[in-house]
Amino acid sequence: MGMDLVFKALADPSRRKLLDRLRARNGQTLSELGSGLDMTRQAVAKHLALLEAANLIATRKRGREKLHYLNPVPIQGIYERWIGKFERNRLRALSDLKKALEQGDD
Amino acid sequence: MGMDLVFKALADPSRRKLLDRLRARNGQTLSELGSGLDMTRQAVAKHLALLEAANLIATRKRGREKLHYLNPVPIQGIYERWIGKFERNRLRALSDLKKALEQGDD
DNA sequence: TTGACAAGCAACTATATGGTTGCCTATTAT
DNA sequence: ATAATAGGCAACCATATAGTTGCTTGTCAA
Repeated sequence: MGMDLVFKALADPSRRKLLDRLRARNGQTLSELGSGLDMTRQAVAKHLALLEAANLIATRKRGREKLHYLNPVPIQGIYERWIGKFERNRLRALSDLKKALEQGDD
Repeated sequence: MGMDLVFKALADPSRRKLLDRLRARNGQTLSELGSGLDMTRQAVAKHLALLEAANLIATRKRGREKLHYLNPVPIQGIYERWIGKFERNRLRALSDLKKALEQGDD
């Protein structure tokens, strides 16, 4: 049930982009996160609310600003759900190789 | 773009359950996967089609049956996107601890 | 060879979801 | 004080999506 919120939250590309931005720089405000994103501030606020409900981000108020922080724990949960302890080394090796060859897609 | 399909596919609880079933026993047919799932066979077929499009499962035809196999590679991709190399040990330790204390939810 | 079983295809419906506009509240700075 | 800035709330719209029913195709066994 908590996990359902996590997956729903990750299903949207705009929300994933917001997470990426937070990963690049933690503790940004709503306006900062939304700047340049071809979407109204209200839309961004909704996305951040979902991410917060899913526990993928934590927030803290500072004056009139609201700061947002990435929480990686739920992602870890996804990983462990379908990837067995003994597959992990093999998959990591594969992934490292792929990254070395290509050079980042998505 | 390929990753978008993966996240969309994982967003639905029925599809996650199908993945869980495949993780429990690999190589099941459509009917086997759907049995007991309070949903028509056609609905299951649609879900499996999405999972296959997302490359989360691979399929093989055997006579009139279609066998389904779990592919964990895209899950690995999610993990590595938001969890830095140096956070991994810490998060795994946390997760192991949590599992030891609680005993599996969701 | 004909019936039963496994799966595929297509149209339709209801609801969930992403995004918008418009307005209100709270904090900071002049 | 008051204007500007940062954010919150609510109603509304369009589309995406999960699920259904109904029918067709392909394969196996008696």
